[in-house]
Amino acid sequence: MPTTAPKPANDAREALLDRLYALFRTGGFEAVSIGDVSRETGLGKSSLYHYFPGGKDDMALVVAERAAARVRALVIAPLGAPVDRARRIGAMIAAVDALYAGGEAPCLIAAMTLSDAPAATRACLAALLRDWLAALAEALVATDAAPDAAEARAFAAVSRIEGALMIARALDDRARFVAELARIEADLLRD
Amino acid sequence: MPTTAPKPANDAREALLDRLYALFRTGGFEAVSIGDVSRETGLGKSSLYHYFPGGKDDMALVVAERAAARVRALVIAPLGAPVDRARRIGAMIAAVDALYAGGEAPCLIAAMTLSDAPAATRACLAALLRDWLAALAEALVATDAAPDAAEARAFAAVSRIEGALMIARALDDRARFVAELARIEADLLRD
DNA sequence: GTCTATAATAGGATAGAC
DNA sequence: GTCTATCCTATTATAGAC
Repeated sequence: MPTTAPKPANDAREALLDRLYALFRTGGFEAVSIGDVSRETGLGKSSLYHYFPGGKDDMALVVAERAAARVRALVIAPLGAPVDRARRIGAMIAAVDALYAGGEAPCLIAAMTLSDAPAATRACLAALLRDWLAALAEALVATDAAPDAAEARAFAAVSRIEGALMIARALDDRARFVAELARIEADLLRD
Repeated sequence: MPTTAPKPANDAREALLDRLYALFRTGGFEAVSIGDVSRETGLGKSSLYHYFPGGKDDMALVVAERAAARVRALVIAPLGAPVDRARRIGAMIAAVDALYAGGEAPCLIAAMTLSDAPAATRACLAALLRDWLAALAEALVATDAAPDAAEARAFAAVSRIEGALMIARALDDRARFVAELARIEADLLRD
């Protein structure tokens, strides 16, 4: 049961977490070694165990929790704002574009789902995904979309985002991700 | 430059490749160890190097080539058949459903793209993905879809397939993949 | 809080017997 | 064609000095 870590949640730890996030999202769980983290951060292996007593499992969980908090704030929260649909969807799409760096950066959820990450990490990211789908469906309903189709439309939109990111990265063609984002936005505004 | 392997491409090798395919598609490249393969197949490590002189890189490439051939035969080829759109798209969707075992089995392309697979393997799978996108777009045009929108529709459909598979697996909910497949099929037939 | 040193195990790959 | 034995490196994790 990996718990979050020692008391002083200071700046050094925050910087460390940014590096860890970058490593895990590109490599997934298994591919990231403590040695990689040590090299990447300049910290000795033992120092890493000071920040993360639970070792690699602990690192993955903390990274997932941090990423989830960020996505909730930047991608999901705007969907509930008391504005029109164009603004809600526009904010989500812009946040997604930034989150994935225009198709450059992989999705942590996808990376962790594939490589066999610890159950706690996977559960954290699954909950995030569920919240995103629910928030998008609710936003559609709240802005006068057909309620019976909202859930399916939300699922299709998030699927397209995730799939387009994977395909753009497989083809090494970021432009196709950005273009698909624009079409997804247009489709979500239709009706 | 890992080349394909020794001359006698017999049954034992074929069975071995099936196991390898299962391992790589679920774990990606890095997560699969020679020891895993040895355990999974019952063969000693040295025996594996008899079949794959190039080691792990060789295994990944041969698996990718085999998977690509299968996808070309089952998913892509039917898109060029001289029948109506419903039949072409229906055949593709059915093949995709079978290929991913109704949302149970991960996508080799996604797995290999994430974990850093050797360049040759990635190139092989990228070419496959390009062919799939092109064949679907062509099928739409050949069955009287608007030519200027065909490429975008094809990209959206394949993105949805890949994204839905990832999401269904992340949520541990295969039914959502199957349901999304049906909606993708319906959308491709509209017009 | 960071380091060196070290344990114990698992990794990819090869040599050579049978 | 499969095996045992082996090599070397990398891995996760810990102990303990500073």
